[in-house]
Amino acid sequence: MRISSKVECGIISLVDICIYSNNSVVTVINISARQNISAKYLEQILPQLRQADIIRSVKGSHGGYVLTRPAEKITLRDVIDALDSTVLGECSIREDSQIADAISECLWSKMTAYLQNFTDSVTLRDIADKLADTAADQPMYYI
Amino acid sequence: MRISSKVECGIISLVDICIYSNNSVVTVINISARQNISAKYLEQILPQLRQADIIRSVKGSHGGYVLTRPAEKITLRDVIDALDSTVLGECSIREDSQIADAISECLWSKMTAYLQNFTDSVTLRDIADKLADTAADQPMYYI
DNA sequence: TTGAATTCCTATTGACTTGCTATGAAAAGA
DNA sequence: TCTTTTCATAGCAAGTCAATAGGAATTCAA
Repeated sequence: MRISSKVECGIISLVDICIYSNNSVVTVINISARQNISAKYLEQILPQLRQADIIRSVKGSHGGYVLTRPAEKITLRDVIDALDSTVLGECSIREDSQIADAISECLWSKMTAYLQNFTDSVTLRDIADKLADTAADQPMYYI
Repeated sequence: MRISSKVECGIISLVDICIYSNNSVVTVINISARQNISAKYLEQILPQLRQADIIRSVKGSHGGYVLTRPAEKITLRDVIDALDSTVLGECSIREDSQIADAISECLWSKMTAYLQNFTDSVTLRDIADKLADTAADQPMYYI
């Protein structure tokens, strides 16, 4: 039970775009170089974030990506929903006993709601701000 | 991001043992028949629960399993820890950028703690009680 | 109009995980 | 000694995941 690397790379990319887009777009190649993530892998992740309307793309030369809205309006849940098809809670393949049913109803559904409450509350802004704090000791980040 | 079927089968088995052990042990074969889970699969899960000191086994003829302690002292987290090696939070394979580090510190660790708070709070008793409620309409469960 | 830079799309691969089965040993009561 | 049970380990087929590959489409610029 863990967060996929796809989701993690997605969040890293979004934070990177958030930090480095100064009135312009950010390219896959730049994200790749800064974050040590394969460009080809990013080329698979970023279009999904675009389809979920989290980022907007500009094609062609001098193209790239920008956020579609302020970072405080992008939640962790938005990213997980965009990149991870397997939702927690829809785990009950096993519908063949009373106990399984009861567990599915009273446990997994509650756990899902509980987790979503968390992922709804965390925004990209929170993560970027936290990063700015920790980067205080390790300078030259915002340059 | 989902609960594994192994964990789900583990919980089902524990609830089954909780309900059907009347001063005696419950066998794999009985659980298998009642819950529609392959006996061989259970033979893989139950020993793990025993190693985690959640159940106690009696070998040989007339053997089987019983809980080691009252159901209200067995938590969902106990079961997950016993059966699922991949803990949420230790997802950050990607330790090669400042952003990844920051996310690992401020996000996944917090999410793990948040989830553990939930899994610590749910006991086997809660699940069994809930089951008794829903079984009120569908009688003959405790017979 | 050509070329370079970039996103976009679809397939594919290799490794790992998962869910489950198989085989047989060990233990213990009858 | 025989039956019933747990215990241990190995194996396997299918699926998932992380990542790669190749090329098409789009846009800007010279």
